[in-house]
Amino acid sequence: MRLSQLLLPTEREPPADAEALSHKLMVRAGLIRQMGAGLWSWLPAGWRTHERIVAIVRAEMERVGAQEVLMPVLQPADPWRRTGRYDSVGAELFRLSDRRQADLVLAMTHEEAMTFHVAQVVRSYRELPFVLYQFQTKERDEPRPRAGVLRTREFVMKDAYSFDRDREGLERSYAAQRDAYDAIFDRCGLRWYRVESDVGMMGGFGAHEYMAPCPAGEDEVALAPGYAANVEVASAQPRPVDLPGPLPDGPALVDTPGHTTVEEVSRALGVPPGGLIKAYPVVTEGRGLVMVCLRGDHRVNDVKLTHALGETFRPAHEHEIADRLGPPGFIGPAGANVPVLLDEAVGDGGYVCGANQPDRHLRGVEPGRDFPFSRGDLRRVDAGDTVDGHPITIEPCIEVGQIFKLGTRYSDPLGATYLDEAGREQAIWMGSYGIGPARIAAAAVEQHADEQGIAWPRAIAPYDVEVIGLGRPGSREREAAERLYHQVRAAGLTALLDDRDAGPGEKFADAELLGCPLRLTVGKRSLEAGAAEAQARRGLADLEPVPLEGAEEAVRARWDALP
RNA sequence: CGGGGCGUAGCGCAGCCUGGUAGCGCGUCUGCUUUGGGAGCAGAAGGUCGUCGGUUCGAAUCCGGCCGCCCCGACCA
Repeated sequence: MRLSQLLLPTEREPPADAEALSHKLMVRAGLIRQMGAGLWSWLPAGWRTHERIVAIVRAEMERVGAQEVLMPVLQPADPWRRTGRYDSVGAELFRLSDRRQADLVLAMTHEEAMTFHVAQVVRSYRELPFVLYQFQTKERDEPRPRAGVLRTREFVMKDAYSFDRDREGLERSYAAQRDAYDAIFDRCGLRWYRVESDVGMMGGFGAHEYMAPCPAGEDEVALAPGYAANVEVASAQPRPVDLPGPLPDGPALVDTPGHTTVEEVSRALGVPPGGLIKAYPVVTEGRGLVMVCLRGDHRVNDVKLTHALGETFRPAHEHEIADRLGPPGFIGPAGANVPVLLDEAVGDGGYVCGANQPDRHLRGVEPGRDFPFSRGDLRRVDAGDTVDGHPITIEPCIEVGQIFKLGTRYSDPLGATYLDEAGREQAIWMGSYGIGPARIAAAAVEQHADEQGIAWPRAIAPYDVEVIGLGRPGSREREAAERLYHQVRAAGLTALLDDRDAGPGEKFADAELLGCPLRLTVGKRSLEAGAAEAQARRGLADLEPVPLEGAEEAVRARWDALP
């Protein structure tokens, strides 16, 4: 492609409202443009990157035998009603009606559509297993789109669905997809982690997320050697805390006038925050008021607490606390007439907790002796906690893919069944597997950029090589660059020729912004040496020059040696 | 949903407080010069000041409604 012909609107300055690096650079480099909140258009160079990612994903799907299909985004509401998601998903699902007032939805994912068809088509165990996949637009009315294409209301997703006769089959399909996903993210040149994750609204009984670490990430991942988990579900050994023993004669009242926070009580009594038990009263539909208790230096993890309770919860209102327990700020488990759910990190010893009376706490409180409780893993892990003796770190990450073991969550309500050898009707076991190519592109930019611009991984750059001809149009340098451009393509690489009538500074700056992995420059200097200068975009490292005679082999060699 | 901010030329911004000819830089167009790090000179085009209403002799500027966009949090397959 000739740059003079390419619609590549580069900008010297980032959009005023851009915050994330990938947002700034992808707009500046002319890859994407915004049309509305969370609504983005891909311009030619950006779309090339998107489609290169798609090609990698497609190749790995085909390799594991998945079959490509395409299903509508606009769908009847009925299957969504049957799975219960029409009501459970909430405002994130776009709902609309047609001219006959029939209810429709814009699909945010395609479990309903895929299962609907499989339920109609599959009759026998002989037809199983198989995997279907598509690249299709998803529509989600996100409460807060942000950061360019990192979180949008409309985006293309590769979504795959496996259909097996039983749990063992699902495990095999899941493992195959997991291996394919590992290969995809490696091939795309990302740094990534596969982490344990929550199943969220998808239902099912097991899931992993693929996380690409970068500063603009919205998720947090807890990492230790051999361990990686979304902070939502991560568990680790807490940092130990020095505790006095429990008081032998039972808890003792201490005055703590006006001290309602962990920090104030800790300072006033000379006890480390971890020596306190902090109470977090919540209300659930099933069991009413529950007092959730953690070590004073720990925080509640809402996802883990929801799992421990087995139902959703809300924080108790102040008046509920005052009516049932005591003055907010001074409540505690000892003597409280509500069930106590105690975090596992609260070990043996004598703790300080609220006394359920104004301006008083209790010292020397021992769980079990001084209050009954049930246990749960409720806390959010902190950096410095340990897994197998290794301290964890917490890194922000972009979620670039997620795989779920769905089981029969969708096949049951939609009637996706088969007849087994004995003629018995059985539910099909499903898995679902999603990847966002746009997020892969944004994550790659986040991970591989510098002051100058983007430094694409080799596999997903808009073009492999950018050829720059210096000098005036019609000069010998330009003619040599033109010949080199053809040789690069003859070498099997994609190439962009900067044939614009522009100064060298502008050409170099734009090349560095766009970030093609290899740059070849023909100027007066290099022409005299019969060669083109070669530079790797990563680190702007100078490489062996490429001789203009028989350039193909040398270009290929430089390319293969790139990181 | 709570909090904060912003809408003036393609991009980045000033002007608003204190009402009176709509500006700057970059970019764009034409011509000449220049061609190894975002060039120089000369000329030119380009704006319903988000929108609707109010106040006023007069509104980008003051007041009100609405719309849009961004950030933080909540939320989120």
